[in-house]
Amino acid sequence: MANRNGDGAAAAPPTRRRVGRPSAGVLSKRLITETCLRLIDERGTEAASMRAIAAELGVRPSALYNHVAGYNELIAGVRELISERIPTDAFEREPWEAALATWAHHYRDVFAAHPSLVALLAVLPLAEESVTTVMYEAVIAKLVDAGWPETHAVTVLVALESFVLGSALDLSAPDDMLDPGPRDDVPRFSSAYRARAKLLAQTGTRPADASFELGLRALIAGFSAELANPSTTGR
Amino acid sequence: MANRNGDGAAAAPPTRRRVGRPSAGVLSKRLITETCLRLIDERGTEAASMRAIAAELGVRPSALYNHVAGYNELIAGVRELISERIPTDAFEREPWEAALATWAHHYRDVFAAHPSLVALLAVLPLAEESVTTVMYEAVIAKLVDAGWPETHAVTVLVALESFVLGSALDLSAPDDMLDPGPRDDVPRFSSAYRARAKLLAQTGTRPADASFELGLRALIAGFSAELANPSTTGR
DNA sequence: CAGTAAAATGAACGGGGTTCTTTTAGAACT
DNA sequence: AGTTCTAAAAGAACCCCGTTCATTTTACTG
Repeated sequence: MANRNGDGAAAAPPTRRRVGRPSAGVLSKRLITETCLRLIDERGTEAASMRAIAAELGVRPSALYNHVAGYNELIAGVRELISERIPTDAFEREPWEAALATWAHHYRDVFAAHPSLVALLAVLPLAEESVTTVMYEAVIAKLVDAGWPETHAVTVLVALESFVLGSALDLSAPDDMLDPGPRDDVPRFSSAYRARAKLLAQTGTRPADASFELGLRALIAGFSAELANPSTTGR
Repeated sequence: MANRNGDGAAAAPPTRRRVGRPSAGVLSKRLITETCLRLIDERGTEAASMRAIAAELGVRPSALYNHVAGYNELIAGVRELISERIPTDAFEREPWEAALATWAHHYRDVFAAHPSLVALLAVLPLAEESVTTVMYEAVIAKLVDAGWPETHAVTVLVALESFVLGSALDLSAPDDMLDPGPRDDVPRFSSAYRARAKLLAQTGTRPADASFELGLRALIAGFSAELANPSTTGR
């Protein structure tokens, strides 16, 4: 699915192509974007440079610019590619709290499948005409129908998305990122760190997963309380 | 405060230095790190390259490597620099929910002061002996004393931190990142987006701030409920 | 005073994104 | 059919980056 050109000539054909326009179409925006995502998955972000993508496609770097405006646009394309895989049909079946949770899970799972991509995407602005916006449409419609004021729905969405992205970022960090190691100056933290590590090892849960589950549950419970009683505390 | 060398000769001295060790100390790890942070703040992440920092200090790039192991270590130093500015004294005075909220605010404010730095930091693993770990110590001690099981305290911490970092990331994006513009295919989202923009314009609030406040309130309310009744829903 | 370590310069390496020119192939129009 | 225009490739070059290495000068130390 990743490599969709018929003859499978994508991986460095032995004979160098002559200069000039080739008889058969060699590149396309779609092919370039998919190759980029594949390289990111297989070898990490740093291996998905313009030059590397070109080499993978048996082409010179400058040829890519006939189909893609530049690296940023390419990454934006990759975002579109994976955004399409976030299902939103839960909003048509479940109550808003459950649907929001389901959506957040899918959202994060998609990013979790490409951990090294998160940092790249987090920084780039959304492209116009983005499918992401279509995804938002489903979320907002459900929230407003559930009673959220129109003025607040997008705020809820962004807050949840911030948590999802932050959690996804957490995924791209090594599992032992927080490990204090042997230090005497942080005894409570060391103890708690080890206690958690032990518990998670027993249940076979990844640390990042545990935090995501807990945070998501808390966040949505909090949203629910907020909707029921809007003027809880003015900050 | 950013530029602390006495004579102020940091900014490109007119005369080029001779080769060989200079009589008076020119560089230090501290000076390099502070210059890096200043350049990031003044001109953005991309303007804080090794070469740019060297130029700013009137020095050749290779000279930096006598004081800093490399770019990653430099950025880690910058993290230490700004992490020191996150106060944790709230944990000694306020109840855990309020202290957590205060801490999260400070945490995010510090990052908000250096938006373009967030993406850089989010990706790097924590250095050993980090002051960040000392900060965690205060958080964990408070949570455990408040009744959180030792096995769950770090999970709570990471969940909250994910939200803070995600929100900080949101800050480095343009305010109108989500603006759908004139499209007919996402009417509910467009309408809600405009309703929110209007409300925020009236109160003079930044979009990212509104989402952070709402999310933080919800998250901590959810934590509180979770602590009071741990077995709410097993996912 | 000799010897060593530290801290700068200067040159170079390999990689990155991007642009510009040249060459060829196909499409469209007369 | 011949001409013209355009798309899509190669190839060369430009300027950025982090980093390493040899060299030179100075400071420190026994």
